[in-house]
Amino acid sequence: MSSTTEGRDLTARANIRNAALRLFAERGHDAVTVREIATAAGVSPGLVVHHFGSKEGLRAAVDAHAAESFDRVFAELGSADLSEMLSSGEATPTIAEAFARAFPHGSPLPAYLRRLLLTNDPAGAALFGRWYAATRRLLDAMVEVGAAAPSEDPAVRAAFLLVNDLAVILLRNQIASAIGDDPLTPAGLDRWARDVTAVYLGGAFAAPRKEQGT
Amino acid sequence: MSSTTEGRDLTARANIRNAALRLFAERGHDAVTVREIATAAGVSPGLVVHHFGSKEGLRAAVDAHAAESFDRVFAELGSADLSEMLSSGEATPTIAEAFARAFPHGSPLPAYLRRLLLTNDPAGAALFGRWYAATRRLLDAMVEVGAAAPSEDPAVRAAFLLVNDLAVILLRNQIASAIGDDPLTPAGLDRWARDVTAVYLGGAFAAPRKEQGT
DNA sequence: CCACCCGCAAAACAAGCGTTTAGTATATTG
DNA sequence: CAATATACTAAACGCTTGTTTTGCGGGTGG
Repeated sequence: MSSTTEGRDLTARANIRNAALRLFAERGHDAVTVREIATAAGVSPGLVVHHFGSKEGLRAAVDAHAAESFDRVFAELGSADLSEMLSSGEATPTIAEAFARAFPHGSPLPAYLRRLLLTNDPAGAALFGRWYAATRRLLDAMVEVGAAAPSEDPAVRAAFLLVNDLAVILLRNQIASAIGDDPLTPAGLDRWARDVTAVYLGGAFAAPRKEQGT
Repeated sequence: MSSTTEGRDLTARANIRNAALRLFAERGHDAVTVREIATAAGVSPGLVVHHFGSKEGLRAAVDAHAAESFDRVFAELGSADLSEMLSSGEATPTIAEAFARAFPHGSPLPAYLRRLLLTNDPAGAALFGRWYAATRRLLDAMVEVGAAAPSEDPAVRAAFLLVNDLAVILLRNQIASAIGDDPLTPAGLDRWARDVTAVYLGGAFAAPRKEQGT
């Protein structure tokens, strides 16, 4: 039933894609062999090629699948969170927050996002571009309702807030061993968000009031 | 007494290491072949192994060389910049700023740092650990002299400021195409620092004072 | 019932990889 | 000056890689 030339995600195909996603995220595209993916998925190496044409085709399929998941998470932020945030007093609608909620624990997707953004391939650039546009829209809306202070350089302001958030995902492991909490777990996220909110509300440094020097 | 069993950086060895640094930074360790490195350095593939033992040995040498350069840059921040910063009114001693100055234009080192931090190998983790410790010390000192506001969670505060800075290096390309300026060039850096300073001094979001309809 | 296609495995393939070997100049040392 | 070590190349080796080929079982359509 429902088997045509372009097959849907039945079973084996999805298994291969998921195994590839996990391995790619853990060790990078180049370090993973087709044989490893096949073994992890419980199939033969030939079947990988049969379903995806080539290793590069598999990579593209994984990219598309991951980007879809990411955009779904990000779409929540742009749509519902603004009004909800304004009424609930939450001041920082962070991507990391949405990530931690959407990909609860052992998900390979945060690590895969890291690969996507740091290898400068088109997929990562496109993802960032969409997120940046959404961040600017969100920020403009917040300024309009008085939830955010207007900036002289809105482009930089939006980029700054976006990359700060992405940094939590990109440097998750290093942050975890530095502060002793994984910032993508609920507990670590809470701790992280508390301090970040304080900075975004009131700053972190003191303005040099006057010359006061030796 | 220049040539002993452990040779100094004469010519060919350094050439190979520099070529490897550039290629590794551009395309990743696994995607670069020994033959490519040898060709880029103008030597034979065998000489690479002769000087570094193996490709992994070359990688370790490049890592050490890069880490040394990075630490040299970072050491400037921890030592001289605090007093200078306090008297000059510069409020954000950013790593990105120091990077842009130390690695002027076409240097592969920013991109190599990206690879180091992305792949969770020990070299990147050690680098981050040292930088985090330095950031905490610097922040503590700033709080003591009143240049920074004390935080309830100094560990998170330091990590937040550090990763925000690293994000500029990690996501340099994406930022550049988003705001139209490479944040690691003097012009782009200036533009970036201006807005970041504003946030660090006064925040970016408004506290939800009260319900304030329409 | 037969032909066919699809999902799939086993085996083989050519290419490219890191590395080894063998050998040649060029210095350095006793 | 012989002896030795060093910087280096050219060629080859073995292994792993992504991919192709071949073939088999089981549904499905005519």
